[in-house]
Amino acid sequence: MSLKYAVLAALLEGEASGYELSKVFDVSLANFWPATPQQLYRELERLAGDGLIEARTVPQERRPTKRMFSLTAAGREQLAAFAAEPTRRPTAVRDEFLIKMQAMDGVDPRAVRALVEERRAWALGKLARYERVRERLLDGRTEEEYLRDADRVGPYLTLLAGITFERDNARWCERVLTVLGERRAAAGPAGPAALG
Amino acid sequence: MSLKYAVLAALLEGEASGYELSKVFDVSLANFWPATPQQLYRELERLAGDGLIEARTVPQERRPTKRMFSLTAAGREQLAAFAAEPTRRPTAVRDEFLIKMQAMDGVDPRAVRALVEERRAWALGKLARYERVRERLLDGRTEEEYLRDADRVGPYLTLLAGITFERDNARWCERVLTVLGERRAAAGPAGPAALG
DNA sequence: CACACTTATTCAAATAGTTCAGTAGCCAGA
DNA sequence: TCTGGCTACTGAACTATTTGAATAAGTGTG
Repeated sequence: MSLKYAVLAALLEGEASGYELSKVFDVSLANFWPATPQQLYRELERLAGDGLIEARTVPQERRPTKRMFSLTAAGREQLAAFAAEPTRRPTAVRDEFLIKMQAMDGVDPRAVRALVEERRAWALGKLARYERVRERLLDGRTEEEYLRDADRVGPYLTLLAGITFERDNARWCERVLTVLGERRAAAGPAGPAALG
Repeated sequence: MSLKYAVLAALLEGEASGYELSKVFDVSLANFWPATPQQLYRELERLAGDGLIEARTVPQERRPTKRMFSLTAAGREQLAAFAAEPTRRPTAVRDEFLIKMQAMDGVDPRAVRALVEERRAWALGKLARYERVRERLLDGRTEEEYLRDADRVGPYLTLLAGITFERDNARWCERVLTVLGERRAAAGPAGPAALG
């Protein structure tokens, strides 16, 4: 149900095609509402049918024809109404990696280290992408200036949430690597006894 | 697919009934893999059918009969194998509230404040619950002692991730309230002009 | 010029997750 | 005694999400 509003919110940034939206949902919006291209195309169809967005066919040279979608007045209204309502569903995090971490005791510590290092690298990569988006939004201004003067602060604030999230992910990984190292040291140079 | 392993990981803590698991998935495990009671009962049935867990019927006085589930050797093995494999799916966060925040500009600031305050209270409540679980796990030891000496550190480390997450949520809310306050002040005592 | 990759979208099928309701006995408060 | 809530579970229907593939043209690399 919320994908609908996620799409409308994404279109606040301006007209976009399904393909462009799928890119947006892969970077910034993926932070709090991931969606595959298939989901987006279906949702765009539905929203257009309900008159919340309107489609414009744009033939291109050397590229397939695309359809650009933009918010209608009705779409803006429904989005604003949704955004003012109390939140129904609490945050849901689904993280396969943390299931593995929950079960880490009983797994070869080298395998665990590898997983944690991979996760750390991934978090740092995502953080770097977020930081680039941030620089683009700030466009030379300081954060303070931006938050005081900008027309829209929503996208910047949600981006900050994503930045904090990934930074913490990376830090958590570093903490785990330290803990694993200390436990190995404590267990003696022969390594831990328990692997089953 | 991962619900399977989340249930197996939850059973590492020892035998539990479907009902008890549904409580666990509502507090600590909800941190990274939420599941409704219905999902759990279905999954437990499947896992028992596959021989990864075994069921024991426990008749009770004054209470309905319950079925207690525990890991089999096969279940432990499959879980350990899963936990050693590279992570397939990145973290997926689904947060209706952040969609509302993305669209906050164009909504009555008083409504936004209310949402943010509600969210903050919710995060602090969850944080308090996590902290109680933490105290129980530590059982008088310091974190350093625990992480060095305990048999299993996985559940504690995932709990730490949850604590950081909720703490940051609360802090983010406070930041947003400050920003909103300063923007209102900057817009003048009459309040912001743009509401549509 | 073959190969892989990107833009741009659609279809079909499978899997996962949510919602609503129902059964059934017990306990506590008004 | 009625109401609501807790323990404990089950069933059916629904909605949402994921996966794989197909179409179709263009672009860059060796």
